[in-house]
Amino acid sequence: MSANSRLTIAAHALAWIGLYQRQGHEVATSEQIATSANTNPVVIRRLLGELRRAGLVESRRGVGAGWSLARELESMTLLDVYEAVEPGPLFAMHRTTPDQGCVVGHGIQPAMQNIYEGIEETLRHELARVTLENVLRDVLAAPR
Amino acid sequence: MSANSRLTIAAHALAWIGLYQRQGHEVATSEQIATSANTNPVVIRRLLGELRRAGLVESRRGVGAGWSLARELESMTLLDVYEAVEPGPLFAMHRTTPDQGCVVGHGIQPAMQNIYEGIEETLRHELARVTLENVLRDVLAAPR
DNA sequence: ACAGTCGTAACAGTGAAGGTTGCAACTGCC
DNA sequence: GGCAGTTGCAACCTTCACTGTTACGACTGT
Repeated sequence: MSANSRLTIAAHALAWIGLYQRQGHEVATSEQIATSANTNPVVIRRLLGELRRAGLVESRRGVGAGWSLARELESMTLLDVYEAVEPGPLFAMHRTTPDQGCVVGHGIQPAMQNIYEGIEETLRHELARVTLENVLRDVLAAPR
Repeated sequence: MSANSRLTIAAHALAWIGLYQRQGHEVATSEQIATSANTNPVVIRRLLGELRRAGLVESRRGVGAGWSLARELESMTLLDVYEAVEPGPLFAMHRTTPDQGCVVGHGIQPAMQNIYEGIEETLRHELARVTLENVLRDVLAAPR
């Protein structure tokens, strides 16, 4: 489906910031997070910028600047993150309008739209069951 | 998520063939289906080729050739179609390996992998609840 | 033999994601 | 006031999957 890694990287960043703060630090820099995720700091700043717009993190500028959580990991779910970084629908309709003179061409879009809405609702429900605290716990539970 | 229309077009094609056969025709051509879906016949043949490999449709060549259902619409679910046309996972991991020297970088992939597997299992379950017969019924129920 | 259709390769166009560079803006500290 | 470190963001490139298109060989009923 040409899946992307945005949700994974965003969860990685949040877990990293959360753990870093529990170790007594005030803020984390995009440079540090990028090193952990093995990517470019700008990629992290872009993603965290979207999380900031969603009210999940805050940023400070200037010397000693960086990123901090806007709320506890317990209160954040993967659904919050998903909605912050994945705007579009899971399945797309036809790129061009089907033949409206054909019975199937006419009825297919409302039919599929309805089905897809139910499926995406279930997906959102599943994402909402996982908190970032759950993620961090699982991360720390990984065998070394 | 950069969603594609493959599942939608495949469902469209199957519903079209199913309805056409109920109207007494033996086989449907990619040309006819492409007209209904407002796309190119090669696109339809490519998709139907994948459905054929999955045992959902059959094709005949030569004069009077075309496509027919390999089983009843009642026995086909959107999960069958999804697995035939969408090989990859819903969510991707990091494109490069995270820093294994970092606790988060080390544990994030198994953690997310586990979470994603549960979510995809739920998605598959939802897709399996919808048969192509359901789809065709919804298509025909659309207000004109 | 012919005509109609599938099977498939090859290529172009499009768009999203990710990576990279560059630089202005901001702010704590000296 | 100036410096240093960091974010904010624009601009551009590369890669990749999907889609559309053309072309042509393979197949088969008439």
